Amino acid sequence: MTSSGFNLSEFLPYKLSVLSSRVTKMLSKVYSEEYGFSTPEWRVLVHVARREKMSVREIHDSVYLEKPSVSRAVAKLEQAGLLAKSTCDADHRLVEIEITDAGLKVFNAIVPDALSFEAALLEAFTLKERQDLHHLLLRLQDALDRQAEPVVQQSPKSRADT
Amino acid sequence: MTSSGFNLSEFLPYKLSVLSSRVTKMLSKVYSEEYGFSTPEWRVLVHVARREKMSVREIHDSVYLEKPSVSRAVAKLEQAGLLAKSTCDADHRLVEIEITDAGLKVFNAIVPDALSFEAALLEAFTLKERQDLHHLLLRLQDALDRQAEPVVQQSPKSRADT
DNA sequence: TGTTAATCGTTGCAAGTGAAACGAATTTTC
DNA sequence: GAAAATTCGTTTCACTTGCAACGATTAACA
Repeated sequence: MTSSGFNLSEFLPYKLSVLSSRVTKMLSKVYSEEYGFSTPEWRVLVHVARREKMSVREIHDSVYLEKPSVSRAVAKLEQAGLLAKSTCDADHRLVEIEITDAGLKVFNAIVPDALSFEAALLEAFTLKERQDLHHLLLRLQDALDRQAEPVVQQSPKSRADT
Repeated sequence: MTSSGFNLSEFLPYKLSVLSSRVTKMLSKVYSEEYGFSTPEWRVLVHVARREKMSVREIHDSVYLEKPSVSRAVAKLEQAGLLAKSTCDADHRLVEIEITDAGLKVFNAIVPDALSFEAALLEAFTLKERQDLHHLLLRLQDALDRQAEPVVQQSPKSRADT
């Protein structure tokens, strides 16, 4: 007996992890080789680029990065002159983060490359296949959400969050 | 002008990364909470479990881990008595790694949990959807392979490897 | 209003990771 | 057969990451 028939290379979490690592690594060339950005910096920059002012907390919630990662990424991007920080008047705990003109310029220069990388990945996919992929990934996210909180049958006055 | 219409949350590399991170994190509970394994240790254990003897190099090639990670994982698993190391007679550079009875016991105890985690993820998927998912992920891998080496038109006596 | 609790962003710290370097062993080449 | 080049596994080192703690500020509550 040499163990059961478990094959790692056919195990969905493994396949996802390897694929994701490879994609992330290749994409990172787009923003690291030329601009020296790390992945957190990339995410923060492109996220801040589309909204007005936002806090560290909001970025943290939106971009799947730990608070310390966001904080450090923001600090580095500010130091590079691509982001501007200021304390919120209404609440002095909050930091208002905003993209600068220089940041927007970099953003506009990088995004096309990122998009064409994505396009190259999906080059051979039909429209339906792209929709299927999108849909299946969403379904997996849903399964994770359900898995995360096995909800032990809540009482009538249940809560929407938690 | 507040930047172009780039939406990170619809960007495939980002979606893949977030999904993969979440899946990996949840799966890791299966092997870390009870056995204290890290992801490299989990991968090495389940990979070594199915074959006879193998080298660090072979694991490195098979399991998408850096050589140092494999080396450390093997060392830790050996220290825990789950793997056995010995130098190869035919080539003293190589290390022969083999699972022990204790390792096999742990393996057999963990695998069902890992499989039922995967099953829970795919619970709501029809057979066709599972096949589609598998197929689409493979297609992405292919796209990455093609992207990795844009192959600058090789000479007639081309090489199979590189 | 004054005290406690909660929230925000940052920093410290321990653990993990990847790239290069290293000694040991083998293969290649002349 | 000796020298150079390659391969193997480990170690070192710089860097990143996640978690917990912290000071500062605001909210809750009595």
